Amino acid sequence: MPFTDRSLPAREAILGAARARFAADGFDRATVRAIAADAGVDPSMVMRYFGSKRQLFARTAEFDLRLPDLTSVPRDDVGRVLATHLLERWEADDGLQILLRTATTDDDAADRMRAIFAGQLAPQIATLTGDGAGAATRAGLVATQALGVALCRYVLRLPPVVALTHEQLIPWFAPTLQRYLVDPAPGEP
Amino acid sequence: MPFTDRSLPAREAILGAARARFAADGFDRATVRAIAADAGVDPSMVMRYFGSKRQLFARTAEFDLRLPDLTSVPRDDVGRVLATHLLERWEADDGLQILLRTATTDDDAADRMRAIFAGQLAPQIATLTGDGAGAATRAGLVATQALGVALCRYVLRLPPVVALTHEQLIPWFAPTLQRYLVDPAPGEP
DNA sequence: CGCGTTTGCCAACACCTGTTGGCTAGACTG
DNA sequence: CAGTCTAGCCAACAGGTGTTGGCAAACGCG
Repeated sequence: MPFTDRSLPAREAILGAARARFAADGFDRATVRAIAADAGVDPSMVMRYFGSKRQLFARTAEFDLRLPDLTSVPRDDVGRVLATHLLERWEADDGLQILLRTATTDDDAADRMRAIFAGQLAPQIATLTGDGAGAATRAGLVATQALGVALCRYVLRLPPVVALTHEQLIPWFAPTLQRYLVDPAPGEP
Repeated sequence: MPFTDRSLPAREAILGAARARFAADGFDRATVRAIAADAGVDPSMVMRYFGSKRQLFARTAEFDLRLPDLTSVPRDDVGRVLATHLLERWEADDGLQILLRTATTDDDAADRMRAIFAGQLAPQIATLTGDGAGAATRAGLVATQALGVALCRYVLRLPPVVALTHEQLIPWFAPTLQRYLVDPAPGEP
């Protein structure tokens, strides 16, 4: 039952093909047969090594923001640092695209999305602002702008958003995050 | 071939059920059989009246932002006016949700999304700023924030974003749009 | 070497999908 | 009232889906 090293190339080929297919097509349109074909493997191998299509998806849809410690950067720079980090992180890892392409129609994927912002981002903001209650709201606002950029740039591929370089995009992108992260809430001193 | 008034109730029931199903489940998971069942109609009627599932989808996925004339409001208020308008527009019409749920995996739907921002929003911004070249970029930036809010609030349903009332959300949301719409580009006078 | 395990392939299953054609009953037109 | 067209239903098709079991070959351990 526990698999040997001999099948490791096959298992990794499947995982790689699955990541690519899920990122490009989403859960529903990425078929087990297509993934297996890309990996040069029989479809039944996918089931043997990963149990089911859903379990395979769960393995490819693990995404970690790997946030830097925002408390150790100057308070005026947190927006720029976060914006820069997110852009690099998204382009180095398919995970966000996999999740985003599927979360609009699949509740499991949407749950993972919610968990990322509630579990990885909100706590950071809480220690950053010392405001436990407002942290969740600020994390949500950051999500609207951050996911909006990811959606338009990597998924929908809106031409004017794709055309921007990092150097052009960040001066627009960062101040918004800065405001959501640490600016006083509207209507407060 | 041209249908009579007698079948009009059935055709409208199909359209209504299709809108609801496409908005809730996206194109792929909304089946013709489920739509027909919701409409109290045989699946074959869907084909007779709308030709195919894709053509039915095309009919339900027509979305118009119905933008107000931004040139006639004080320049300092365009962000707030647009933010307010978009929230109301999205909640009164399924079209945006239908499109958003499907555009992440379907290129036809993504094309419609691109057309909306390039065709409805960008021209308005061009006349507003007098900057034809930068208008597309500004429209794209507005799209990142606007679609990000729609995605998090209506599709992903991130709890902290859903919890906000219009009165709470707009003071956060509007200044971002304001900046993207009319503020000078970063690095310019 | 010989035996048990693992790998991989093939074929098939059961199900669900969009879509089609033919039939009956009813409504409208002349 | 006779004839024509439309509305609606039923059954079926053809194709694609995830998933399963069995069987031959290759491997590795004793």
